[in-house]
Amino acid sequence: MAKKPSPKPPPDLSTEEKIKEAARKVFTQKGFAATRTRDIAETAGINLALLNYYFRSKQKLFEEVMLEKVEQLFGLIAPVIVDPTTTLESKIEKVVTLYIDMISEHPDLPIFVLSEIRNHPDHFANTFNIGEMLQHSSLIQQLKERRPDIHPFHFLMNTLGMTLFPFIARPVFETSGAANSTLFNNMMQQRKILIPQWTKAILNSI
Amino acid sequence: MAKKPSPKPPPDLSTEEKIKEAARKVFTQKGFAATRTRDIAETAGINLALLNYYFRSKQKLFEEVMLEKVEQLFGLIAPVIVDPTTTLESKIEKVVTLYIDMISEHPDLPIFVLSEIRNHPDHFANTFNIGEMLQHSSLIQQLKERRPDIHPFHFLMNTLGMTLFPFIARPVFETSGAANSTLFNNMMQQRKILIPQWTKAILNSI
DNA sequence: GTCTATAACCTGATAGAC
DNA sequence: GTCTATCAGGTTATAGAC
Repeated sequence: MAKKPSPKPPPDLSTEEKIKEAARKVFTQKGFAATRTRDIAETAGINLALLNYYFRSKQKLFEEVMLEKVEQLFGLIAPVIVDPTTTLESKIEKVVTLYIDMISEHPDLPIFVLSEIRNHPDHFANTFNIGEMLQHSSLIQQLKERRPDIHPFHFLMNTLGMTLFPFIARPVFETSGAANSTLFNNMMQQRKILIPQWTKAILNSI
Repeated sequence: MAKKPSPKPPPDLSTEEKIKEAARKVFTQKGFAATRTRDIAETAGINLALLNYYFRSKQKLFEEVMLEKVEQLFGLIAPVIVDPTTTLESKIEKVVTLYIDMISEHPDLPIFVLSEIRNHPDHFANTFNIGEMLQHSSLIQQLKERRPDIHPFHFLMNTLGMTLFPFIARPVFETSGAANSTLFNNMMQQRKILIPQWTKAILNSI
């Protein structure tokens, strides 16, 4: 009963952090173009002018959030795939579990990041270099050694596709009533065990 | 030299069709929110007012295009998965080949449709019912018979994820210089053969 | 049917009081 | 630092001439 009637009761944070937290939520939910700075201000429980006081512009606020989100999505698995002391199987297990756990908490993250990169490819060309990091990673080396006959791209797409695609397609299921939220989460928990098993079957196939 | 200096030389179509074709292109490339009706008019090589003459509004034009694109994405494989006269293996081969061939021609289609459904889930709730169609399909029945111990959701996500995810993640590779367009297309051609093989390995695993 | 000109509205950003 | 009020620019949509 002591709660304020504001639409999204903001916790006890600094104003700057309240704005950024609101921006994280609204941007990832609706994307850059569909987001209005007024939405962010309202969600943060502050005034529109304050947004421009703390951050210079919508664009600049977006770039800060976007950088965080890219780091959140790619940085999560980077330490795992470059580690030369772990086996291929161990890497796959860790990547699948890390992604399913993290994205279950942030379901909008993959489609947000992938959409925005597609919409502004030139802007992100210099920002990060996931390709460079991958190219010389231990994971790619181990894949080449295990299956020299098949390009490592394929195994990367298999594991990431099996892991991430359900989250990207999730709105379709829920819109069409094919799966509710509880069922979906159960399935994804099962997949933490199943995807590594299937990946092994794929690596040994033919 | 006889060509008009318009930015996108429109072929000899009716004005209405020129507008719709331009709308298909711009909407799928940039999404609803980032698209300006001026972009569409310019791409079509016509005046802005004509867009509102033929279609009532940006929203209405978008809905026509969106309906087409949803039909293009889901309708493509619907006949295959409901057909009770084909084997499970045959269905998988056909779905993978149909998708890779079609989306290679329309690379923006999956991320466009999935993004817009996420942004307006309530609007599309009644528009189509992919869930209903799937639920009683021959494909689901065959998956249940083959592996009664595993929910068919999993196999659906595996095949669709392996097939569609590379297209969705494509901008990341090309932005980061990890893969050029030719290499990507070669990989996807290989996957038309490989994914059905891997799917079999998965179905027989454990 | 097609155009130019403009209305009506919305959005990002700022001025200025407190 | 925070607010209200407002500007400046851009966008959708329409009016009206041809």
